[in-house]
Amino acid sequence: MEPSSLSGLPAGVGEALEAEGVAELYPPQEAAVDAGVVDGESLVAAVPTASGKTLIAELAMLSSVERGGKALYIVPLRALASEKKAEFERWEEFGVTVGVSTGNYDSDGEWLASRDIIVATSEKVDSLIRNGAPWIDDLTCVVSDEVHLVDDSHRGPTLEVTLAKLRKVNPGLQTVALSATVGNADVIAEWLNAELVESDWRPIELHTGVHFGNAINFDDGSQREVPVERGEDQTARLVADALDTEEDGQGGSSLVFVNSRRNAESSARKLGEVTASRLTGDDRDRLRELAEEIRGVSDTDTSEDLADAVEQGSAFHHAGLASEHRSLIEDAFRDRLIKCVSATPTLAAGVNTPARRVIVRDWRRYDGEFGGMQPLDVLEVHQMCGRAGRPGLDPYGEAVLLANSADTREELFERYVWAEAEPVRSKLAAEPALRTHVLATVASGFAATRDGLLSFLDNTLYATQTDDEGRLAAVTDTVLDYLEANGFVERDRDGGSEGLAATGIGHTVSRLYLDPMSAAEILDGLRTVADDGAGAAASPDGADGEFVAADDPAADADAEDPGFTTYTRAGEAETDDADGPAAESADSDDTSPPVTPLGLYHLVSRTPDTYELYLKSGDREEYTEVCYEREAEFLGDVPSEYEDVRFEDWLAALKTGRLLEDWANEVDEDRIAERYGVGPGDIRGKVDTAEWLLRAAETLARDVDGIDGDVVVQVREARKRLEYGVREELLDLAGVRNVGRKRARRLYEAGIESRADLREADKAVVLGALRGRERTAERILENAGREDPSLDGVDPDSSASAAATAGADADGDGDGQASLGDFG
DNA sequence: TAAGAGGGTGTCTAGACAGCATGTC
DNA sequence: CTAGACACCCTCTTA
Repeated sequence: MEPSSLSGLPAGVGEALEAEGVAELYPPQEAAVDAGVVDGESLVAAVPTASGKTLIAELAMLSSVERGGKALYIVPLRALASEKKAEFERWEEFGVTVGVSTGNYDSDGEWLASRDIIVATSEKVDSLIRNGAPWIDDLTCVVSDEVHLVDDSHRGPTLEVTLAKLRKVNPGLQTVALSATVGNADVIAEWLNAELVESDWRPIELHTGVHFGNAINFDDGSQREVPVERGEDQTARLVADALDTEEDGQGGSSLVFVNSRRNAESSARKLGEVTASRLTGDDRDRLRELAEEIRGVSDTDTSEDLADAVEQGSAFHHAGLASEHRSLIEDAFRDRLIKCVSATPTLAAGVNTPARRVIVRDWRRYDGEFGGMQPLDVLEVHQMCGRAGRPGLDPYGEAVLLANSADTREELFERYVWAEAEPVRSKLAAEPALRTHVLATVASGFAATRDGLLSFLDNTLYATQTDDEGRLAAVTDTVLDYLEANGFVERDRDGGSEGLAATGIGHTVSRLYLDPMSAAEILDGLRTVADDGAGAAASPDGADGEFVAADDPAADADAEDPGFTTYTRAGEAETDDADGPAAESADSDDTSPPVTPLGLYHLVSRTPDTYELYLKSGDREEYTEVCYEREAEFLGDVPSEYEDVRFEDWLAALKTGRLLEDWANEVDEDRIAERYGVGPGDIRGKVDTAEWLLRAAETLARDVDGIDGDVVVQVREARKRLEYGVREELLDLAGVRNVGRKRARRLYEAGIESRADLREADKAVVLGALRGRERTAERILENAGREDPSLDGVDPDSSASAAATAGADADGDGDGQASLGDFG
């Protein structure tokens, strides 16, 4: 079937596809067309990765738009949203407009309503429904990418409920679900009332095999000799083999999947020896440039190690990397510059990064709940293997599992090579999932009674596949009790069917996209403040005294570290607001409660919306001590060290809280990484999450009675300190565009303490503090609103520069070079 | 004498969505 | 209860 023979698409699209090289539709695509995908029919396409699933979706969306409709493409990851957007934008020349909406990126809210195709994550779609986005009921086509993720216990229920809601709002909605090959695609199709297209067909052949001893045995019975010398590394040998086998004039790249971050890093280091000896001079130059770019992203050990590996043509990839790191690696791997990537499963589910050869080194992974190593799911291994074979570059792809014995080889064949992927199972009937979705469903008007709620839930995959009718109802009732007890819903038991309504605060929680349990925890913590405040009024100096005393141990701990500069706090409890807590406590009987940033950071860190940091050996003692030293700062009850099982979790949250406090105290990123055993990606993730939760906390505190107005101010300040990563006194400066935590500190040390100072200060001092960077300084002066930002003929004041240099860690980022030059 | 081999012990373990308002060094 | 890689420390061996 030729694309140009398809009817129902915008004029020129078929021809454009042929110009792209799609002369003939792939068999699964043709099957999708036969099933009516361009005629508005719903469809489940369960086909392997890279076999043209996206085109099926495009055919559905474009034909829907051509009929005057509007399409939504749901992705599981933010990174995929931008990838898909870029892909779909090639249809803009045919008059089809594209927009994206994710948590960190929105192509303009107003505009979104006018877009023909919208790309968004499932959580974002859920949030848009909760907030009543007006265009939701204009949708005529929804595509759900990687729909097998409904199996995920954390995020699957969101996708499931979101699809159910979209279909309820819009009964005629064409639903196209793209899935990996799973055991029960037919059940998904039944749920969505859709046609099923199932196929193992791939445009590029995939050979899956197991390596043991001197050869890879493939599933088609063929064998490839890859002898491994005694003492030689099996993985290294296979990577070398792929690189030495030229196709298209170049050796093949490899993707190695391992089971931990540490393994990914050490594997990349080792494989660097293999790749380094096979680089051209040009490769070497470009890799050196890339390594520099990587070092520029963050000055942590992780970043440095990554850059070192990349210089050798090898890289690692895991969630501890900053997102900039990740995309640099992904792009360079796709451009064939990096020859080998050692990755945790991040890469198996993420953006498209195909390789000639995929090596699944570890097939077991630690599982905390189980308390030991568990074999990976068949589906997961298949997804990894599916990354083998680069369209247009490789004649075939190879996926190789590693065995260290003949027995293991047989086991791997049985378990993965021959095995069919597990069936997908809905995880909706679990309390955490229902807690948030029951509230949202009631709050956004999808159900007004218990019966209505249950009948709505009947439209989910869970209902389609369960044989235990009562379970969902039972968990729903438990959840309703919880929501009622916390004042999020009201129940009217008088009528025939129990009436349900969200309270004001329930609506707010739903719209903020908070887990109700997070909201309850936050409210509880903030309310304690009000209580304590009343108590503290009896001893007026109590609050302030505790605050100062509590701050000392932290300063001491930092001072022990020779490399770290402790900045003294100029004033206590001074805020930019005229009626700050200091002023308030002076003329009021209500002493302001001891709300500290640590207290707030700890509060949001112990909500279920924050992912826990792991307590390492020794951490228990360390944080138990912190717990006693800073007891006065914690909001809400402190569980007993000896009696309460929650104490462990509480300490883990304290560790996270301390990390956040360090960040807000301008501790360097590399220092934090070292102190908490995390990567730059983890730090940014934690800061980001806490920022989001504090913003929600601020809204909650404002919306609810009985929370002191001062608390709102404190929450906002704690949040802003996280956002900029600075101490209180730098908040004003860091708010100026182009001024981050480091520049703000340098300016402050040079005597420029505020935005106003920036407008009035001696330009020589400003320039000196910014290490003689004229263009940067001019931009900053302009952004601060200075009348005449020009720095023509101004010489940097070297004393300002000296002060600034002393105040910052040596970071070797070229800025240091500039200031050294200024002295000569 | 020092480097290195070999063995026992202890430690640690994947991932990443949401709001809101605009831009680090 | 179920694992495995690695760092670390100690001891013994060997050039």
